Amino acid sequence: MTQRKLNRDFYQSRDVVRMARDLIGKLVVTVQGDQLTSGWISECEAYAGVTDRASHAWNGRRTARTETMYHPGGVAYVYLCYGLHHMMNVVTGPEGEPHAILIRSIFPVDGIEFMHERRGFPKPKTPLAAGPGTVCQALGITRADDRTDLTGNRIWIEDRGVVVPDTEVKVTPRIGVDYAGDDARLPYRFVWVPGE
DNA sequence: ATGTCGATTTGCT
DNA sequence: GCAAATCGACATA
Repeated sequence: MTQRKLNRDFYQSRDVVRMARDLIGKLVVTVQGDQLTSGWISECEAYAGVTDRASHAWNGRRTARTETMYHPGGVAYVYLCYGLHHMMNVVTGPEGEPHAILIRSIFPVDGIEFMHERRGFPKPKTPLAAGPGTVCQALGITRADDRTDLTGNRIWIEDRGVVVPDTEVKVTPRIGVDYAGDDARLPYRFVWVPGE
Protein backbone atom coordinates (compact mmCIF):
# COMPACT_ATOMS: atom_id res chain seq x y z
CA MET A 1 0.00 0.00 0.00
CA THR A 2 1.46 3.27 -0.99
CA GLN A 3 1.49 6.21 1.35
CA ARG A 4 -1.85 7.93 0.93
CA LYS A 5 -1.13 11.08 2.89
CA LEU A 6 0.36 13.70 0.59
CA ASN A 7 3.94 14.47 1.65
CA ARG A 8 6.06 17.59 1.56
CA ASP A 9 7.59 16.71 -1.79
CA PHE A 10 4.14 16.64 -3.36
CA TYR A 11 3.27 20.10 -2.09
CA GLN A 12 6.42 21.50 -3.67
CA SER A 13 6.29 19.45 -6.84
CA ARG A 14 4.26 21.57 -9.24
CA ASP A 15 2.93 24.94 -10.28
CA VAL A 16 0.18 26.24 -8.00
CA VAL A 17 -2.44 26.26 -10.75
CA ARG A 18 -1.63 22.69 -11.72
CA MET A 19 -1.65 21.83 -8.03
CA ALA A 20 -5.14 23.28 -7.63
CA ARG A 21 -6.35 21.12 -10.50
CA ASP A 22 -4.73 18.07 -8.95
CA LEU A 23 -6.27 18.68 -5.50
CA ILE A 24 -9.71 18.10 -7.00
CA GLY A 25 -10.74 14.62 -5.88
CA LYS A 26 -8.23 14.48 -3.02
CA LEU A 27 -9.54 13.88 0.51
CA VAL A 28 -9.01 16.59 3.13
CA VAL A 29 -9.08 15.22 6.67
CA THR A 30 -9.14 16.84 10.11
CA VAL A 31 -8.89 15.23 13.53
CA GLN A 32 -10.19 16.91 16.67
CA GLY A 33 -9.87 14.74 19.73
CA ASP A 34 -11.36 11.41 18.69
CA GLN A 35 -13.50 12.98 15.96
CA LEU A 36 -12.35 12.49 12.39
CA THR A 37 -14.03 14.45 9.62
CA SER A 38 -13.21 14.50 5.93
CA GLY A 39 -14.42 15.36 2.45
CA TRP A 40 -13.44 15.20 -1.20
CA ILE A 41 -12.08 18.52 -2.40
CA SER A 42 -14.64 19.59 -4.98
CA GLU A 43 -13.81 23.25 -5.53
CA CYS A 44 -10.63 25.27 -5.06
CA GLU A 45 -8.82 28.33 -6.34
CA ALA A 46 -5.14 29.06 -6.98
CA TYR A 47 -3.52 32.25 -5.73
CA ALA A 48 -0.29 32.59 -7.61
CA GLY A 49 2.51 34.29 -5.78
CA VAL A 50 3.62 37.90 -5.86
CA THR A 51 2.41 38.64 -9.40
CA ASP A 52 -1.25 37.84 -8.70
CA ARG A 53 -3.24 40.93 -7.76
CA ALA A 54 -5.94 38.79 -6.17
CA SER A 55 -3.47 37.29 -3.71
CA HIS A 56 -2.78 38.62 -0.24
CA ALA A 57 0.88 38.37 -1.16
CA TRP A 58 0.58 40.46 -4.30
CA ASN A 59 3.59 42.63 -5.03
CA GLY A 60 5.53 40.84 -2.34
CA ARG A 61 3.35 42.03 0.50
CA ARG A 62 4.72 40.42 3.63
CA THR A 63 2.93 40.94 6.94
CA ALA A 64 2.23 38.97 10.07
CA ARG A 65 -0.80 37.47 8.35
CA THR A 66 0.71 36.74 4.94
CA GLU A 67 3.96 35.40 6.35
CA THR A 68 2.39 31.95 6.36
CA MET A 69 2.16 32.02 2.58
CA TYR A 70 5.95 32.30 2.35
CA HIS A 71 6.44 29.08 4.28
CA PRO A 72 7.51 25.94 2.41
CA GLY A 73 4.65 24.14 0.65
CA GLY A 74 2.69 21.78 2.87
CA VAL A 75 1.29 24.01 5.60
CA ALA A 76 -2.19 25.47 6.10
CA TYR A 77 -2.83 29.18 5.64
CA VAL A 78 -5.96 30.04 7.62
CA TYR A 79 -7.24 33.58 8.03
CA LEU A 80 -10.40 35.33 9.17
CA CYS A 81 -12.60 37.04 6.60
CA TYR A 82 -15.42 39.49 7.24
CA GLY A 83 -14.70 39.09 10.91
CA LEU A 84 -16.45 35.75 11.18
CA HIS A 85 -15.49 33.29 8.46
CA HIS A 86 -12.32 31.23 8.41
CA MET A 87 -10.66 30.52 5.05
CA MET A 88 -8.52 27.40 4.65
CA ASN A 89 -5.68 27.45 2.13
CA VAL A 90 -2.99 24.97 1.16
CA VAL A 91 0.43 26.60 0.84
CA THR A 92 2.43 25.18 -2.08
CA GLY A 93 5.80 25.64 -3.72
CA PRO A 94 9.24 26.31 -2.25
CA GLU A 95 9.91 28.47 0.78
CA GLY A 96 9.83 32.17 -0.05
CA GLU A 97 7.28 31.87 -2.87
CA PRO A 98 3.80 32.71 -1.54
CA HIS A 99 1.57 30.31 -3.45
CA ALA A 100 -1.69 29.12 -1.91
CA ILE A 101 -4.88 27.29 -2.82
CA LEU A 102 -8.21 28.19 -1.22
CA ILE A 103 -10.43 25.19 -0.46
CA ARG A 104 -13.91 26.40 -1.39
CA SER A 105 -16.06 23.26 -1.19
CA ILE A 106 -15.93 19.60 -0.24
CA PHE A 107 -18.16 16.59 -0.68
CA PRO A 108 -18.54 15.34 2.92
CA VAL A 109 -17.26 11.79 3.56
CA ASP A 110 -16.36 10.93 7.17
CA GLY A 111 -18.00 12.31 10.32
CA ILE A 112 -20.96 13.82 8.53
CA GLU A 113 -23.08 13.91 11.66
CA PHE A 114 -20.32 15.68 13.54
CA MET A 115 -19.98 18.20 10.71
CA HIS A 116 -23.70 18.89 10.96
CA GLU A 117 -23.20 19.50 14.65
CA ARG A 118 -20.36 21.94 14.04
CA ARG A 119 -22.49 23.75 11.50
CA GLY A 120 -25.27 24.12 14.04
CA PHE A 121 -27.56 21.60 12.37
CA PRO A 122 -28.48 23.77 9.39
CA LYS A 123 -31.80 23.29 7.67
CA PRO A 124 -31.76 20.12 5.54
CA LYS A 125 -31.60 22.14 2.35
CA THR A 126 -28.55 24.13 3.47
CA PRO A 127 -25.29 22.84 1.96
CA LEU A 128 -23.06 21.23 4.57
CA ALA A 129 -19.71 22.39 3.25
CA ALA A 130 -20.13 24.41 0.05
CA GLY A 131 -18.28 27.69 0.36
CA PRO A 132 -14.91 28.37 2.02
CA GLY A 133 -16.40 29.53 5.32
CA THR A 134 -18.67 26.54 5.72
CA VAL A 135 -15.85 24.13 4.80
CA CYS A 136 -13.82 25.41 7.73
CA GLN A 137 -16.80 25.33 10.05
CA ALA A 138 -17.67 21.75 9.06
CA LEU A 139 -14.07 20.56 9.41
CA GLY A 140 -13.49 22.48 12.64
CA ILE A 141 -10.70 24.61 11.20
CA THR A 142 -10.00 28.00 12.78
CA ARG A 143 -7.26 30.59 12.77
CA ALA A 144 -5.53 28.54 15.47
CA ASP A 145 -4.75 26.11 12.65
CA ASP A 146 -2.79 28.68 10.69
CA ARG A 147 0.64 27.27 9.79
CA THR A 148 -0.40 23.75 10.71
CA ASP A 149 1.90 21.23 9.05
CA LEU A 150 -0.21 19.27 6.58
CA THR A 151 2.05 16.27 6.94
CA GLY A 152 1.13 16.00 10.63
CA ASN A 153 -1.85 14.37 12.34
CA ARG A 154 -4.22 17.32 12.81
CA ILE A 155 -5.02 18.27 9.19
CA TRP A 156 -3.84 16.45 6.11
CA ILE A 157 -4.79 15.57 2.54
CA GLU A 158 -4.95 12.03 1.17
CA ASP A 159 -4.74 10.60 -2.31
CA ARG A 160 -7.18 7.70 -2.30
CA GLY A 161 -6.65 6.96 -5.95
CA VAL A 162 -9.68 8.85 -7.19
CA VAL A 163 -9.01 10.10 -10.72
CA VAL A 164 -11.14 13.03 -11.79
CA PRO A 165 -11.11 13.38 -15.59
CA ASP A 166 -10.85 16.81 -17.18
CA THR A 167 -14.37 16.39 -18.50
CA GLU A 168 -15.64 16.58 -14.91
CA VAL A 169 -13.63 19.66 -13.95
CA LYS A 170 -15.00 23.09 -14.75
CA VAL A 171 -12.44 25.88 -14.94
CA THR A 172 -13.66 29.42 -14.23
CA PRO A 173 -12.49 32.77 -12.89
CA ARG A 174 -12.21 33.08 -9.13
CA ILE A 175 -15.03 34.22 -6.87
CA GLY A 176 -15.11 37.53 -5.04
CA VAL A 177 -11.90 39.01 -6.40
CA ASP A 178 -13.26 41.87 -8.47
CA TYR A 179 -10.69 44.15 -6.86
CA ALA A 180 -7.93 42.32 -8.75
CA GLY A 181 -8.39 44.02 -12.13
CA ASP A 182 -7.39 41.84 -15.07
CA ASP A 183 -6.24 39.09 -12.73
CA ALA A 184 -9.86 38.64 -11.61
CA ARG A 185 -10.46 36.93 -14.95
CA LEU A 186 -7.69 34.35 -14.69
CA PRO A 187 -9.01 30.76 -14.98
CA TYR A 188 -7.76 29.71 -11.57
CA ARG A 189 -10.94 28.19 -10.10
CA PHE A 190 -11.57 24.45 -10.42
CA VAL A 191 -14.93 22.82 -9.75
CA TRP A 192 -15.61 19.09 -9.74
CA VAL A 193 -18.91 18.33 -11.48
CA PRO A 194 -19.28 14.53 -11.33
CA GLY A 195 -20.95 12.92 -14.29
CA GLU A 196 -20.16 15.68 -16.77
C1' DA B 1 -5.34 56.84 16.31
C1' DT B 2 -8.77 56.21 13.05
C1' DG B 3 -11.24 54.59 8.91
C1' DT B 4 -12.07 51.27 5.30
C1' DC B 5 -13.09 46.91 3.66
C1' DG B 6 -12.71 42.10 2.83
C1' DA B 7 -10.75 35.15 -1.22
C1' DT B 8 -18.63 35.28 2.96
C1' DT B 9 -22.96 33.41 4.82
C1' DT B 10 -27.51 33.81 6.17
C1' DG B 11 -32.09 35.26 6.68
C1' DC B 12 -35.57 38.34 5.55
C1' DT B 13 -38.25 41.22 2.11
C1' DG C 1 -32.30 40.76 -4.09
C1' DC C 2 -30.30 42.99 -0.13
C1' DA C 3 -28.20 43.94 4.07
C1' DA C 4 -26.49 42.60 8.62
C1' DA C 5 -23.06 40.24 11.19
C1' DT C 6 -18.32 41.30 13.07
C1' DC C 7 -13.19 42.12 13.54
C1' DG C 8 -8.55 42.29 12.33
C1' DA C 9 -5.37 43.67 8.82
C1' DC C 10 -3.81 47.36 6.51
C1' DA C 11 -3.34 52.15 4.88
C1' DT C 12 -3.20 56.77 6.02
C1' DA C 13 -1.89 60.40 9.29
